[in-house]
Amino acid sequence: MKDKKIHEQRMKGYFLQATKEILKAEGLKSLSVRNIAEKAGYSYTTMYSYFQDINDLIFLCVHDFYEECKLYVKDRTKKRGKNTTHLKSTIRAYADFFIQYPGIFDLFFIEKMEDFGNKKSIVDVINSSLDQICEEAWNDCIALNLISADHIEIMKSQVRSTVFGLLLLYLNRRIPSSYTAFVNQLNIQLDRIFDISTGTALSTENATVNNALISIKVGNNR
Amino acid sequence: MKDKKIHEQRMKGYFLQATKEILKAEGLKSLSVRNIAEKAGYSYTTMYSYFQDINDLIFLCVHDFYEECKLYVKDRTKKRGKNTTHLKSTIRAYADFFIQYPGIFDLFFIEKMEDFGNKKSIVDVINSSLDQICEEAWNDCIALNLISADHIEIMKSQVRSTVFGLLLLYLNRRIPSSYTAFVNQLNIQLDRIFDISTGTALSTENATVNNALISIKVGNNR
DNA sequence: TTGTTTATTTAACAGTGTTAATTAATTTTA
DNA sequence: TAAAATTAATTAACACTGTTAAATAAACAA
Repeated sequence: MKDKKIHEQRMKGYFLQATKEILKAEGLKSLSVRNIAEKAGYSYTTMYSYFQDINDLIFLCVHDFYEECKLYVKDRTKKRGKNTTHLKSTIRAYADFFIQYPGIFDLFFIEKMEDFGNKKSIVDVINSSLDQICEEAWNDCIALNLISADHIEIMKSQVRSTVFGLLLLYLNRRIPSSYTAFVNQLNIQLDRIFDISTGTALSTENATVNNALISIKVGNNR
Repeated sequence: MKDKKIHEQRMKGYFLQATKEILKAEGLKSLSVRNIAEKAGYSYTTMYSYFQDINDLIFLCVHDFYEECKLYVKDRTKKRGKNTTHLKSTIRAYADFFIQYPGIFDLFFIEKMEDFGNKKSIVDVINSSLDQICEEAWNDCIALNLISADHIEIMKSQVRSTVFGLLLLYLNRRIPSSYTAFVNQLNIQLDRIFDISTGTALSTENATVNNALISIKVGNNR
């Protein structure tokens, strides 16, 4: 009687694992029921015995990917201090995760999520993922008065649109054309967001580098 | 001999018009060859006599949409002065166009464009559309020394990621949950971008409104 | 070993884009 | 004008997608 439950979980795991592998390697567009089933070692339609439909399966991946992202960011920002530099590193690590797995960015922010209306909680996880994963770093900066507490929400909103805007353009339109230039733009823009409240001037050095990269971008569209 | 050319152009026009109408009304996901052909008044496969494939057809729409966007922005920013307020209005109008036609935003920035590799020029039109459409407004501000000439490219880059980031979150994830809140966030963030160089402080009023809207956003995800 | 339930697969449907073969319309030629 | 040639448009078909219903295989109970 309990064997059934174990078997069911095991089967679900096979399909989930296969789906996750395809999503990470090739992305949503090359994902199909036949595709998943083949990798899982079963026939298509077997999936329908364990999941309602392919969307059900896909959205079970979201939670795992979220946890993976959280872990990824944690590993990349271990021995840092409690300052805006650490906050910026955390944000950069978050962005890097999606650079590493563009298919997950697609799933999280590109794919229309109208078809699975009742899965609101999962959508909320995605929507607040950046804020959630960076929450500790934000709070550290607030506690130490490193950033103006008045504009926290505005700054968070600014970080959100900056990160997702840059990711969208880089992953979907190859703007800028290189990863180095992408990181540079992200760094500069984060600096400008956080330096408003501290009053620190922008380094001319950074600005120059960025200008050079931007001029490259226009002509060199791979 | 020339009749043939006229006929061909006319036929192309029928299919193009039908495609544009569907894209504007329902978006990419409900676009199909059968769909287009029905609206155009012909059978499917007739399309293949005038276009290489459906992508060929779709990407002919891009140019028209770009011109339409340019016109839209022009109409919405007529009797304004040559200052940052006008530049901000221009940027807002650009964003509004995609709010009006989410299907065009999909086509321009969401849809993967790998399948039609040789259409690089069209992709370039999309990529530079924001800069192109706002070029005059930027130049006016530069000429009148209203914004620091040193950071123009950085500021443009900031505007780009802000606009596309906000549009992505609002159109694809309903963040924030209302159009009013969206415009508010855009306004605040544009203010922060342009007020760095001018040294103008942020209005506390705006900040308060934004905070209120953000707190609404979290709970009210329709 | 039977009978019954459960697990898995095959067959089929409606949809997609696309190509080849067939019919309809038009134009050229005698 | 009538027949022939060319062009335009449609139907039929293929390979793919997600999904459901029916048929088979496996596991378990008596």
